[in-house]
Amino acid sequence: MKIEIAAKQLDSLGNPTRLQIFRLLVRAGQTGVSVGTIQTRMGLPGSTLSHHLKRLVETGLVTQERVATTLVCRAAYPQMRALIGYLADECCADEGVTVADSDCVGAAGLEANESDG
Amino acid sequence: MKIEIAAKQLDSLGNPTRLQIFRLLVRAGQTGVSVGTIQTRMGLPGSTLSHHLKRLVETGLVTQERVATTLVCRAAYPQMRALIGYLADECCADEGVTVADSDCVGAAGLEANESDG
DNA sequence: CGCCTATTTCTATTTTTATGGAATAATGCT
DNA sequence: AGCATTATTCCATAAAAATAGAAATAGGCG
Repeated sequence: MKIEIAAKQLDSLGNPTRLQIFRLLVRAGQTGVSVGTIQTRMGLPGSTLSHHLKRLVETGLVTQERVATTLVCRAAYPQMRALIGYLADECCADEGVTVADSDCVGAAGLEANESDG
Repeated sequence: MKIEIAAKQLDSLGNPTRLQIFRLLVRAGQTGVSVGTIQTRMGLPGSTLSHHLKRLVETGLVTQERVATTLVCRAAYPQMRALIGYLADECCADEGVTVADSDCVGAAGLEANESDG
């Protein structure tokens, strides 16, 4: 994972509203949540929500699928895991203490290991 | 972890320069890196670097220790692990699971009875 | 104390972000 | 076609972030 990509994804999650949206989607699972439902749940104006969703979609952390007139949003788990893996890799790289058992994070034993410049 | 805190920490990492600084510190391990060294390595003006470091310190992801005239910066591993743990928890909450048991789904109504604000 | 090095704060400028009302699409129903 | 519903884009504005030169501060040394 390139550091630029990671930074953009972190940035897209680094806003309370967007992080809340993302959490909502994660909790909803594969079913997903429509834009309108997110709007109701979060009490946001449509335009504001649309901007935030656009950002999350652009960074690849959320996907959208049209179902009739509604747009169903879903958390992009693989991308999210890659991001977490990248962070975990950064985090556990050199700490100096025992890191071998990789208890740094439960679900982070992924292969997000790559040169990023 | 409160979602506001997580968002602030993610935001502080969600900038290419700061993410690079953080990675540098992680790779340096317990030894840490002085502000001046970071400045040389990254080729940033002092004032710019200082602002970025301030942000990382404020969100708790970096610590600083005075050693004579120099300030040694270190990645705050426990905080970082907490953040990664939070993300992993969000991410892996419902993914592959059958959502049948989950009442937190989808186009229907959700209750807002969560514990993190 | 005066000086040197290291780092921050002051100040200013430019860019980006967040927000939301109003207008505009996209889709389906009758 | 006409209309309702859903969501986006247009536009404008306020707030925050990124950047950096210059001045100021912190700490140690002769």
